[in-house]
Amino acid sequence: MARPRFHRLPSAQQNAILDAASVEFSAHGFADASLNRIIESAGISKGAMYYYFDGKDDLYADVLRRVLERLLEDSGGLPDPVADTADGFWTAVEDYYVRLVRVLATSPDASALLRDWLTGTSASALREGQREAERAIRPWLEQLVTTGQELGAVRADLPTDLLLAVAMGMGQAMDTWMISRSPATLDIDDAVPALIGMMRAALGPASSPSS
Amino acid sequence: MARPRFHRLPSAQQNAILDAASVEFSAHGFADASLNRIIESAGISKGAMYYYFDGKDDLYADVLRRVLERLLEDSGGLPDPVADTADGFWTAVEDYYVRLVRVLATSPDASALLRDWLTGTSASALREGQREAERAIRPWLEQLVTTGQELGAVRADLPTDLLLAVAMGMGQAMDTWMISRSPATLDIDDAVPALIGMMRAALGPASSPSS
Amino acid sequence: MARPRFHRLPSAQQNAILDAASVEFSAHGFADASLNRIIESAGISKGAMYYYFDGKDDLYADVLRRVLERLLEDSGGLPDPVADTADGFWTAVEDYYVRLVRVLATSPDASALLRDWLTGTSASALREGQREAERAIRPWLEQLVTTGQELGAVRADLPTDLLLAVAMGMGQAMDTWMISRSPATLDIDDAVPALIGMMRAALGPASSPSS
Amino acid sequence: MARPRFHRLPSAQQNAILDAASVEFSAHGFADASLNRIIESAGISKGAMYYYFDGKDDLYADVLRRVLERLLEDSGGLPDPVADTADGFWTAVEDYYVRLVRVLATSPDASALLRDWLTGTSASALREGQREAERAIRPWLEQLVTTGQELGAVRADLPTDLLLAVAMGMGQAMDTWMISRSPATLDIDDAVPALIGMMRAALGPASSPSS
DNA sequence: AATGAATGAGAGTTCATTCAT
DNA sequence: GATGAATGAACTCTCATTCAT
Repeated sequence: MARPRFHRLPSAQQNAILDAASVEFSAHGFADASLNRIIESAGISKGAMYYYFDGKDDLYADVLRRVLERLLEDSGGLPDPVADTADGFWTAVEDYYVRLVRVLATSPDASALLRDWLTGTSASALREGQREAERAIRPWLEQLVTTGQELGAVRADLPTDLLLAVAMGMGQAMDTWMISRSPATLDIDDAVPALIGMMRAALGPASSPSS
Repeated sequence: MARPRFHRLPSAQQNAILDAASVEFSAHGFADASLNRIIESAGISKGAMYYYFDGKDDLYADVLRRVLERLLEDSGGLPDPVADTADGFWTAVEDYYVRLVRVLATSPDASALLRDWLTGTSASALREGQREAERAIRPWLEQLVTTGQELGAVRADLPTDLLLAVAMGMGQAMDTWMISRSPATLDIDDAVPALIGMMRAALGPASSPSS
Repeated sequence: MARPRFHRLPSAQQNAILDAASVEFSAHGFADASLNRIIESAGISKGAMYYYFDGKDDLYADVLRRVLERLLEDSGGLPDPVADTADGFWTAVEDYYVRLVRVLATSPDASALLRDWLTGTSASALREGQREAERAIRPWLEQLVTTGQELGAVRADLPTDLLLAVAMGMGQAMDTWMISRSPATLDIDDAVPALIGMMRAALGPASSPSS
Repeated sequence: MARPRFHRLPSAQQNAILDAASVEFSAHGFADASLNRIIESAGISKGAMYYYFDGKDDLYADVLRRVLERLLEDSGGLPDPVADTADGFWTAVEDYYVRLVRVLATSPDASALLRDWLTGTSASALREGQREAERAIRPWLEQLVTTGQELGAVRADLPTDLLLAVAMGMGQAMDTWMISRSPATLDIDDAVPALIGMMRAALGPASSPSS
């Protein structure tokens, strides 16, 4: 993580650096991002970068952390308690998801960064930063699934992490799909309920198969 | 795509080259793969590589194409016609998917390559190769979805490519999940039906929501 | 040499700095030692280091000086007068040497530092610090040789500094040899007399050649 | 060791590269030598250097090997058999040594390189190159000592490698001493017999101590 | 008296690509 | 048709030193 000195910088400069890094990482992914380009566009010296951060990994971890924090903050979070019925649960999730997607829609960089992180090219070096960020968001998601199971809104006959993986896969697929349609053929307000509907059908307790 | 001269090589040598490339790309991903290592382990000269292929991208595209072709071939394909009822459709898909997963399970390289392709680190250079490969498999998948829709097995109220994306997202999530459980807590024969069940619930025609 | 301000520091802090430097220099040699690591482990600021010392060379010189001083002190020095016969001279030298080796054996840092100094990688910058330290110990050694010559214990037909160089070369060779034998095949009490015997044979007045 | 391609270069260019490296390594020692300076003064590209050698270590090893080879060659070697009496042994050694010193005297670079090697700053990376070179010369030396012992010219009551170390220490001390006297106060023809005399006294079978 | 932020040159190394042969 | 020598820009990272405060 960024050295303490970094956080003592005027926040304008902190942002200049993290923004530059964010643009670079989201445009090229971790492996192909160039520190040289980052320092150039941030307007700092090479030495300064290493004075503030421990290296490329460290910078990446910080950029990622900021994106996740902003995302959780901007999307406003889920009500607490989430809901007290299965229907309420899915409504709350839909509500939240629509907000999240809206936020992501306004920030292509964040979307790209997030995708890079979620899919993880897994260059060994990268992992540390990933773990760091993963630690922040994983528990939140698991808690959500567990709550859903307790309310009978989520099937309990499959491992939690499989359900999570599937949900994230679906979410990511949809994110990608939405982002790639620049002229949206389906706008957020229609698409999100459709996706959440699919998630609910997939993750909800197995009903009698629709024949 | 590989220059015509390449295909005039004895196929043993073609394979030597593509195998070496396959190992390298699957081990390091596109961006971090090293052409130097590839030519070294393929036992060909630097010049030869550029004589046969247009560059890294081009080689990658060919490797990918071969993997996909083999995959489709080894997994035996779907019956034609796929089915004549909605239930039959899903049964056929499940059947096929189980075969596909089995094939992938025996070929970690192909799995890694496929994942690298599906998730696409999106280094600009890469895209071309991707499109190339995508052109090969996309129509096949679209045809499948369309057939499903005609049989009433797949919902028709959402764009085909969104359904496709979601299905692939789910599939990939599950693949990843299965691969990462080294001592499988759920074996293929149990997991695949569960996943297909979820897919069917998600992609099938919207029933009345299970309340 | 350290600026006067340095010596006005509480000696605990002086030692903290010199100890840290000592560890670093002995572990990596002059050239590869890192000032950054030194100030970090000494717990002082970058500025402070340059406030107290003129630079890396200057610090090295001081570290070296302290090591030499301690060494001379801890080993107790030679009797004064050293001896009044040739035999007595060599006995005194042997005595002293045995004590010196013992001290060095308990301080690997000092040994390493000393070796680095004696062998001198000779990076131009280093030389100054070396000269500095050399000035401290050289006269002492020269005096010893001269005394030996006066007593007829040391041959007088060769330049003093050649004799000195040879003696130091022999001594260093033996030090190195002893250090590198972790399970000593020859312990100090046996080895030192053997070495001093060789020195005496080499440096003593040329007898009729042993045939 | 240098890649085979290197040896396929015109030997003028091989020499240009090794000479440049030799100058740099002898002037700065291994650790402080700069590859950049070497390629600049050799007039080759950075890529070429890495095309011919595996890295800094590899280049160093080759430079060292060449120096040692030349040294052994130029100094003409020892007669075989060395001698058949103790006196003959020392005469042969003296003879050889005088030749060796003469060669070294005309090549300050080789001397510096040799000293750097013999004293070994021991940067872990360096070791490989060192071992390589050491393997070449060590056996030769050991053989010499053993022969000396068999002839009764060298004492047999101390470990071979200690005797070797001491002899090398003495030799190095003298080399250094001779090199540092630019206007020689003692010329080679006088100095070498004196040194060999000292070596003989030190390493020869312990006579009754000259009292 | 003392700080620590900031520098920028330089380090060794890898790379995909070109081109004369 | 095929080679492999050669390139040089780009990479991440470390360093001793300076200087405004």
